[in-house]
Amino acid sequence: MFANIIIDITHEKLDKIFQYRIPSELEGMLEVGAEVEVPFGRGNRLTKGYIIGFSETCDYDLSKVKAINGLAEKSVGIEAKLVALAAWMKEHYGGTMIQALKTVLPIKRQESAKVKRQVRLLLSKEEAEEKLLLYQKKNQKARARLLEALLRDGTDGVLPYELVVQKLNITRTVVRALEEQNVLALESENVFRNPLADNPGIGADQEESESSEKAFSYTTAQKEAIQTVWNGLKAGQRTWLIHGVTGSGKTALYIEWIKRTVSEGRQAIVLIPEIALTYQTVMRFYHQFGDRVSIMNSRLSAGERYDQMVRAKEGKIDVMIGPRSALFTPFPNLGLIVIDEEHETTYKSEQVPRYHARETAIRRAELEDAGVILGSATPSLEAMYRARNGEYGLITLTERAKAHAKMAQVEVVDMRAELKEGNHSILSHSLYEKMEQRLKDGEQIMLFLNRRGYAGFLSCRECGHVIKCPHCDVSLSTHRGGKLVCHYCGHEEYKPLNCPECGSKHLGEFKVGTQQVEDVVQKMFPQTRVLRMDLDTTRNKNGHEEILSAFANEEAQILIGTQMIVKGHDFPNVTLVGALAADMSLYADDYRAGERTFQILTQAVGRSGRGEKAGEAVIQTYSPDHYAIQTAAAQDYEGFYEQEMYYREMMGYPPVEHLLAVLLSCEEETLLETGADYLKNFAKRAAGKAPIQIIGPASPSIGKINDIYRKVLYLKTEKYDTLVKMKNRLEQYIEINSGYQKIRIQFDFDPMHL
DNA sequence: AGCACGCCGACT
DNA sequence: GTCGGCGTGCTC
Repeated sequence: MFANIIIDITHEKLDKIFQYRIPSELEGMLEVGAEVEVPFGRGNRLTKGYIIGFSETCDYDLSKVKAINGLAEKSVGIEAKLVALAAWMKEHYGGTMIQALKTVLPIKRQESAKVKRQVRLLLSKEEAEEKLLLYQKKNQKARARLLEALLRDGTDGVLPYELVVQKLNITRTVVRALEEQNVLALESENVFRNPLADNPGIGADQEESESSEKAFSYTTAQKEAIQTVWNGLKAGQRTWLIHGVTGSGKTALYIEWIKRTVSEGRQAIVLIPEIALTYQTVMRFYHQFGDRVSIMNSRLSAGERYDQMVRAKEGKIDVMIGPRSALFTPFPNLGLIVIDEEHETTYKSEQVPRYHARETAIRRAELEDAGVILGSATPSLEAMYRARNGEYGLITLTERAKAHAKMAQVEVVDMRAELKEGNHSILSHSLYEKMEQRLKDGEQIMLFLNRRGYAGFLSCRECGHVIKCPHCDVSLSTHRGGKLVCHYCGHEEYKPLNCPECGSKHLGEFKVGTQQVEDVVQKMFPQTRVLRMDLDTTRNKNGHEEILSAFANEEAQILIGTQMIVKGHDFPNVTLVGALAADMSLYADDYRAGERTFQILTQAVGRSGRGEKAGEAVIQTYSPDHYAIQTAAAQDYEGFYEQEMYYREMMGYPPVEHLLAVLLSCEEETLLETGADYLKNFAKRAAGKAPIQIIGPASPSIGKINDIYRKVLYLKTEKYDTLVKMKNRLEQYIEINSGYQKIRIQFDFDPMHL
């Protein structure tokens, strides 16, 4: 038996697996994640490493393989748990152990070292000059060069390490030698910055928010929820889903549970979808936990992020707030993981391992005996399905915490009827009239253009019919050359000239951008100030905040934008929300299209009437009868869930069954095609009598990227475990077969989009 | 990263 | 010849 051991992944050259013999006295005592001591390098110095797996055979020259020295003293550290988590992720999401470890362990990247490390001269000027002369006399060129530079160019005798190594051509050996002579010191600047405390905006609104938090008292429903969940966690119900309408005060509940967790001496992680858009939420945590809370966000440099991880490990913080990657914060005694807006797609990683934060959080919680709380106003089908199966505890909050806030009145406008009446505009009559009225009353309006999942489907402008695949119940995508293609099964057909439903010639791709909407609105209401928020206008770093705060300050009456305007941020004076092209996301070639449409429309509608005044919303659509639109208009999650689950059951899509996408990519098209076919045949054989459906190979939505061709196979079955086993068998097959050396293969469980 | 190895110039 | 500084390359 041999153990695969990782020594240190923080340096590229050690970033690989080393194999060691397991001595007989340790046999049976080792497990994945265990920290061991091994002889390493020419001097066989004892080094610590982690076991990431075992193998019967050794891929390395047997005579050079050494034996493990022994178990490290305290091998119950947080790293061991994270390594075990990485092993689980590799098993369940595919990829290599190294890839899994890199996503899980806090890695000191070169950047962080560069920024922080510096060389400091420890001698006085006179002493240094004396030493310099001595070095010159002894012809110790490197030392002289370094000392001279420190005297001449250093600020107070300090130079960045990076500059010393690169520009002065000094090696570590030299620096170390001078360090031993007490001429200089190599120091890493240990100034940990709290990104929150550095924010200048914080002082201003602290007082106000604090008092509002104090004035806050829980409703009966909230008090009940707090107790039920807390008792449940204690009794061993590890995972809870909190389904609470917008404004039901979920954040206040999270804070309460975290307070209790912290008071028991344990720490908590809060995952949020996008930090920039939930600034208000972050501030509430800051006011509650002060310096003991820290945020991770994508704008922090790698070094700053590493510092946050170190601080967490040393027990200097209790709460970490951040995106998906914050899930791996190395807290010594993790007690609770909160995932806010649990349904968001950003919780699924786009890189290998393609892990989902929800499942991975639950696994981590199992390893550390912690709790998991999932919160959403529109829970994902997966989460609700499991809650109803009794796998998760479920709390439903139906009332808003602030008494005066009421749900908006929603009108669904049939754009086909508008067209028949001769209105070719982007805005319906009804929406136009309502806008006119709201502007007169000095209230604010948001126009939301639904562009999510826009993949170029073909629809009839007259009857709203969308061209779909005859086998898959998803829309066909338009490809260059006039073909319509199904990305699920590979079905192809030519673009019809007339609508197969009503015979109309007005068949077209729906294309509207925020720019066009802005032009139209500005023309209709020339006196009104209009703001637009999309990728173009937010390109500079504070684009988001600038536009949102301008709108909050009522510098403009109308805000036009894509999905980014409907998340987070409360605007009390907004009393009208218009959702344009609401069904745009409905016909994306994706089984989650209905779910996304419902979620985004519910959110959009929820933006209206957040303050004292009652709100309204208008949903413009070519498919007014679709259940996702109907139920979103009625703010009826239950109704949506029932119908969507019916569809998923019919089609055998997740969460009812499980789907594994195997994405193959290769520069040579023919090789890719044969490779995909062979893999499919192997999968068929491997499946044997097991009820596994194998679909494809099909072209994914993007068939070629940078001249690399892509194909995808889907495996579908009810039992998740069988799918994991299949993935392992495919991985083995690929590894053994030399034909797959040029083909890159990725696995994706229950993919977010196809 | 850390360590041994080996090259090279300097000096008893 | 030998000693110490300094760069190079390897680590199961």
